Amino acid sequence: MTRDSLLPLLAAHVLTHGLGQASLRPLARAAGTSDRMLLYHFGSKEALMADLLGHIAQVYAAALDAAMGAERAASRGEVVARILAQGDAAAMQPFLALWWEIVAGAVRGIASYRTAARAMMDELLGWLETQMPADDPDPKGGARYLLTLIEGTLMLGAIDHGDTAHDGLLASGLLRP
Amino acid sequence: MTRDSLLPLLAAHVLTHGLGQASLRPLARAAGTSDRMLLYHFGSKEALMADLLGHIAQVYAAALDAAMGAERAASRGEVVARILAQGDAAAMQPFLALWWEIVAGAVRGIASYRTAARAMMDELLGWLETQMPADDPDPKGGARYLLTLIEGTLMLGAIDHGDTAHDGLLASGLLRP
DNA sequence: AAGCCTGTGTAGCAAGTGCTACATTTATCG
DNA sequence: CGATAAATGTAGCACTTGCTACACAGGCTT
Repeated sequence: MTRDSLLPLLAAHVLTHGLGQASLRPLARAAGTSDRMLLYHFGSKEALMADLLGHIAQVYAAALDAAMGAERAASRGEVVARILAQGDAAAMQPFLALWWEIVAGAVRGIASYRTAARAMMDELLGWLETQMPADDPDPKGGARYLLTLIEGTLMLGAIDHGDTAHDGLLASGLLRP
Repeated sequence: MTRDSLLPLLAAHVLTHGLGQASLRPLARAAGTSDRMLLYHFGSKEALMADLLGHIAQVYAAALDAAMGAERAASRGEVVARILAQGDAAAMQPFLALWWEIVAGAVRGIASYRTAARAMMDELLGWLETQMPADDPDPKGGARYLLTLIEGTLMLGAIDHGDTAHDGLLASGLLRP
C-alpha cells in the first residue's frame, strides 16, 4: 500500500461522503488500512488533506478532459447548455457536492482548500476557453462571462433555486426557451 | 437568559468563527452560559442550529433592508455595481463567509441549512427585484439574470478568482471599464 | 549471520463531542 | 410561609478526534 495507491480510495470516500466525514479512522476504513498507517504515509492529517485535494483536482481535470466534446459549439448559448448538461451528469454530482465544501474551506483560509479551488477553477476556465465558438468576437472575456453565469447557476441549483437560475439564463438571451 | 436573548450572541460567534467551530461548549462560552443550558433552552444541537440559522437569515434580511438605497438605479449595470459594492462592505463579509458553509450543508442535505439558504436567497432575489431600473423591459427575468451573475461573481471572488469574474462582467456589457 | 530500515499491529492518550443524571438554587403562586 | 415549578451548576458518560509509544515482523545490505 503506497501513498499513491491509497489516494484513489480516499478520494472515492470523500467524494461520496463529503469532507465533513473525512476523519482519519473512517478514511482508513474506506482505504482498507488504519489511521496509524495514514499518518505514517502522509505525516499528518493536514498533509493528507492537501495531497488528497490535489489528487481530486487532478481527477476532476481528467473528467473534464474526457467530457470535452470533439467539435466546437456554434454559439455561446450552446456552450452554456453543454456545460450545464455536463454538470447534471451523474458522474459530476460528487464533484459538485464536494465543491461547495472546498469553497467554504477556502473562504475560511485553509491553504490546501484554496489551492484545490484555484486548480479546479483554472481547469474549468481553460476548458471553457477551448469550448468557445470559433467566430466568437471575444473568446477570452466571453469565457469569463459564461463561467460567472455557470457558477451562479450551479450555486442556485444547489439550494433548490434552479428555476431562478434557469429563468435568469433565459432572460440573458443566451438560451432559447 | 431566554432563548431569544441567546440567539444574537450565538449568531455573533458563528458569524465570526464559522459553522465548523459551532460546537456546544464554544457556543455556550460565547453566549456566557453552559452547554447544559443551551440544550435546556433549545432541546438539541440540531434544534439549536435550526433556530440559529433562522435567526441569522432574519438578521441578513434586516441588513439588506438597511442597505436598500432610496432611489432606483438607472441601469442593470448600476444595479450590479451597487450590489457588488454592498457585498464588498465590511458588514457583509461575515455573511458571505458563512454563506458557503450554508450552501455546503444544504447540498449535503441538512434540512435547516436548506431552509436558511432558501430564505436568504429569496430575500436577496426580492430585494433585487425592487432595485431594478424603472424602465427595465423585463424586471423579473432581469433580476434573476443579475442574481445568477452576482452569485457567480461572489463565488469566484471567494476563491481568489475575483479578476476572472470582473472580466466576465465587463464582457457581459453590463459594466463599463 | 548480524544489523538495520521499512512497514504494520496494538494500545493508548489528551482533548473534544453531544447529551444526561442528579442536585441545587431561584422564582412564583396558593 | 410552604409548595411547586422553572432555571442553573456539577459530574459524568460513551464516543470520536488527531496523534504517539512500543513492539515486532520481514527483507535488505554488509
